[in-house]
Amino acid sequence: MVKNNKSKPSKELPSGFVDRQEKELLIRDFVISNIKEVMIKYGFQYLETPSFEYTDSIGKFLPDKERPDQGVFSFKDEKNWLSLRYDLTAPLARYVAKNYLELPKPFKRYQLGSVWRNEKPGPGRFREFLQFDADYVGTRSPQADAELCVLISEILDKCGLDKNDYTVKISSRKFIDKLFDQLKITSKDQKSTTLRALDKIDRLGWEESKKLLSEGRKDKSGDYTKGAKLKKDQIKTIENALKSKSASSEDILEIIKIFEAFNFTNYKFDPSVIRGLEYYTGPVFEVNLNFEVKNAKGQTIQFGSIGGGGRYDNLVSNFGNFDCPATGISIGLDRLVFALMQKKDFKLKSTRPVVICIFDKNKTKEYVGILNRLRSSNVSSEIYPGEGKLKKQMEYANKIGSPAVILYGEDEIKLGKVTLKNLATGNESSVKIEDLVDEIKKII
RNA sequence: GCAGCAGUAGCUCAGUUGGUUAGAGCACUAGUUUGUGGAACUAGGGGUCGGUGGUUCGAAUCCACCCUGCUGUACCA
Repeated sequence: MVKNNKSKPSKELPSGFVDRQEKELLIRDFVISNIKEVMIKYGFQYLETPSFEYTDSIGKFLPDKERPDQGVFSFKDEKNWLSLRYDLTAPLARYVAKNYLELPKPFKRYQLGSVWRNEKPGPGRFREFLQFDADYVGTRSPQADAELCVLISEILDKCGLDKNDYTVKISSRKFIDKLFDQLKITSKDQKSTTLRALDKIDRLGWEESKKLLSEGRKDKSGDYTKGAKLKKDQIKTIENALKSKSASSEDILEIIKIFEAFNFTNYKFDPSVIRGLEYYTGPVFEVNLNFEVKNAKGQTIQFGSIGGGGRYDNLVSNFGNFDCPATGISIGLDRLVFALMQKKDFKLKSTRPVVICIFDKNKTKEYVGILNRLRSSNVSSEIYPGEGKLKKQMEYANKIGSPAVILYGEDEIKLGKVTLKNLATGNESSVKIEDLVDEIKKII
């Protein structure tokens, strides 16, 4: 609801952007700490690149010359078009190209950062979101591809998911290419339409996807999507190849061998995993959750994957004459957190301060004395930061979830004691100032 | 982009054969308690009923267009 109020600015957010509150942020921090732990263990370097890049550095496909804002957020400074990054892979390729000679080969780095997409927001999908990327640059070894899947799995386990909650699906562009050769499908258009149709099998099922492989499909909203116009026997061959689930592609077989060495079993070969059409060149991965995710209204939503990636051997070479294979994986952290919040009841400590109530404005010295005593013992604490009666101060403490309040008024000052009130139980006790920290630590 | 549904108080929502000053719960403010929160009671504040135009004696309600949100679908580096 955007109210057109000329005198005041809108309090609404731009479409696709959200405020995130502490509960969500604490879970996010928890996820991030797990990620860092795993990344260090696996030997990755930490990298940060800027939010903005030159537009033509972060994607040869974008922006559309006539519509520089399509898909990405862009603006022109005095000379050049700049864009907010839409993923972390393109900046990585740029970084590697820029520092090619100095970097170790292979180069393993991980990165956490927001990315922005100027497109319609969907369920759990926003125009600004936090991404995690781990990439191996400069190696063709299937060990790299395999380890990415293993590491993602380890992160999810640490976050509290168990093996039934998610599956790492793998496939390979080579498997599909082989199929295209076999079927003598050469038209680029037909290939990409076919890939898109296969990508939808998970969501629509075989019958509906088949319509997209042949003439086309009308969805329940009445919208019609043109199909790939394949012949019946071609579709049959594809169906058989996909349903057989035998990984008849060299790269996949090697990866699976390495999975076995790692004792990693929570994967599935699934040729319907397609991912981005343009830049993947070999194995592709996708991490899917196996439980239902609901939105704020309690409706079950099409959640899709929480992450994925694959091998992109040509991306770095876009920037120069490098032969630089690479493979990577990413997780959409906000989406993962959104799902985790529903799956698990996190008891993450959100430490709220002990509140020291104010009785007399002229006793600041006494209050600060108590405050310092608490803070120097690392007890989260504050002097009531407002103005008002004790009742108001109590209401405040209650509302912020404070564990206790300290009453230090005329009576207490005379006695050299403070009154400590446990807000959970309502108990009050009179304690000596020297014992205050110990007593509070019993409560929090 | 296309389609379905929705938009009434800060939040969740009720309110159609069109009819006085538009309601509830929660939240908020004040009080019952001038040194005590979470419960209760009392009182109070808060709305151009998403916007604009139209039909009508009269519109939250009917019509048209627009905006925003949700869901699906398309596209997606």
